[in-house]
Amino acid sequence: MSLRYALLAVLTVEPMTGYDLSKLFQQSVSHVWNAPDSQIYPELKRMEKDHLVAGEEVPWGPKGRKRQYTISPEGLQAFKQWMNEPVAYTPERDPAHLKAAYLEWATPEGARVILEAHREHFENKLSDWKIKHQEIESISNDLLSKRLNAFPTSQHKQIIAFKLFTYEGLIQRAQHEIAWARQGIELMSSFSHN
Amino acid sequence: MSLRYALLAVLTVEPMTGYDLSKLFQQSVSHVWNAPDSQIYPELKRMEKDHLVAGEEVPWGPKGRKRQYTISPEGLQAFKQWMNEPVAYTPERDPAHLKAAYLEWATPEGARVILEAHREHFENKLSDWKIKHQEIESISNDLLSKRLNAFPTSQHKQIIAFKLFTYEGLIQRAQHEIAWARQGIELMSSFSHN
DNA sequence: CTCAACTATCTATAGGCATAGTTAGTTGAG
DNA sequence: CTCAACTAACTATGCCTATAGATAGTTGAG
Repeated sequence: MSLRYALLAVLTVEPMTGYDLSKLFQQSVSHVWNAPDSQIYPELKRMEKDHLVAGEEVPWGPKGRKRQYTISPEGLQAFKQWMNEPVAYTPERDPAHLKAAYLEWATPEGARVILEAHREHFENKLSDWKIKHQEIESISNDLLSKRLNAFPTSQHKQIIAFKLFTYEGLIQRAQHEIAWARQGIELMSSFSHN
Repeated sequence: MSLRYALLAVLTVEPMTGYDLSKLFQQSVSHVWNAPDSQIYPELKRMEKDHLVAGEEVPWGPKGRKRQYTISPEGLQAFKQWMNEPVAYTPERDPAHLKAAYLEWATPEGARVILEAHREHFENKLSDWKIKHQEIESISNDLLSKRLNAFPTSQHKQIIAFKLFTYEGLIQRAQHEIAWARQGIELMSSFSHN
């Protein structure tokens, strides 16, 4: 059910088409909540049915049409309400730690490859998240600029602070995962050296 | 697809019924991979169809029957193969960080409650994971003891080391999440003090 | 003996999500 | 003018997962 609210969050900035939202998700929102377009389009329809957004056909070129979605007062209220509810934590489902628990079944090479891949996976994430953090700090992100323009200057500091806080958490998590993988690689070395 | 391998991992120790596996998941495996019984029973059937496990009806009391599953050579091979494949990372889907990014939409009280709940959530996890770590260190876990008995003493150190490594990673992650929530709570305080 | 708690297995339903297409129009470089 | 790249929107399928409930037998305390 988070997809719905992730979409509403973005739509608080300005009206957008499913395509716009899909691109935005691929570029930025997917750092915290991934969704392919095949999930976004039908969800927008359902949200329209539930009166959280209003869809409107707008022309695009001579013959083309596109459907633009605007958040409704009801949608805004639903979003605010969700924002004041506690996070719905999902049950633990961590493929990396599951595999780690049984590494004695892998070959030493296999285990090393898995741990190296873990390090690399989170090094990529780390670099993505650092870029996003940088973008927020320098307000070079388009969507953030638009969001700030819609709010009084007095609130800008807070809005930025929460986004930075979010990405700092992700960055720290990536660093933790990298450190953990290194620990595992060292553990593997200790086995082969005796 | 990880559920299948999580089940195989446990079945490498000894044959078990769906009920046994379900209880084990609730108690321990769910710390890394949660699954309710309604998922375990049908998955075991599918695994039997795929010849990864062999099911056998065994009597239980005068009239009762239960179905015990034994891992097959094919199942063991499939498990070993999976253990040598890289982890299949799932797309980012993090409800807590999603919400954190938009905390300006929550009331100050709401935000504080959310962050406190995050801290509490991971403090509970931390305590669970520390208990498990302790259990592994002292080999007071029944399943682990059985697993060790099935392996030559020379390998015991490694088997234990990987399990400890796994839970150390989880413990560090919980500590990171708690620290992050504290950071957020402080951030909230900084806003209300000016 | 009886009842509560537990063992054991399974079904149903709906929603979430991954993956892989399909169709049609637009735009700009060359 | 043409073609590739992009914009736009959607469908199909199947698996995975959450939640809830159904059914039947066993065991042990009192």
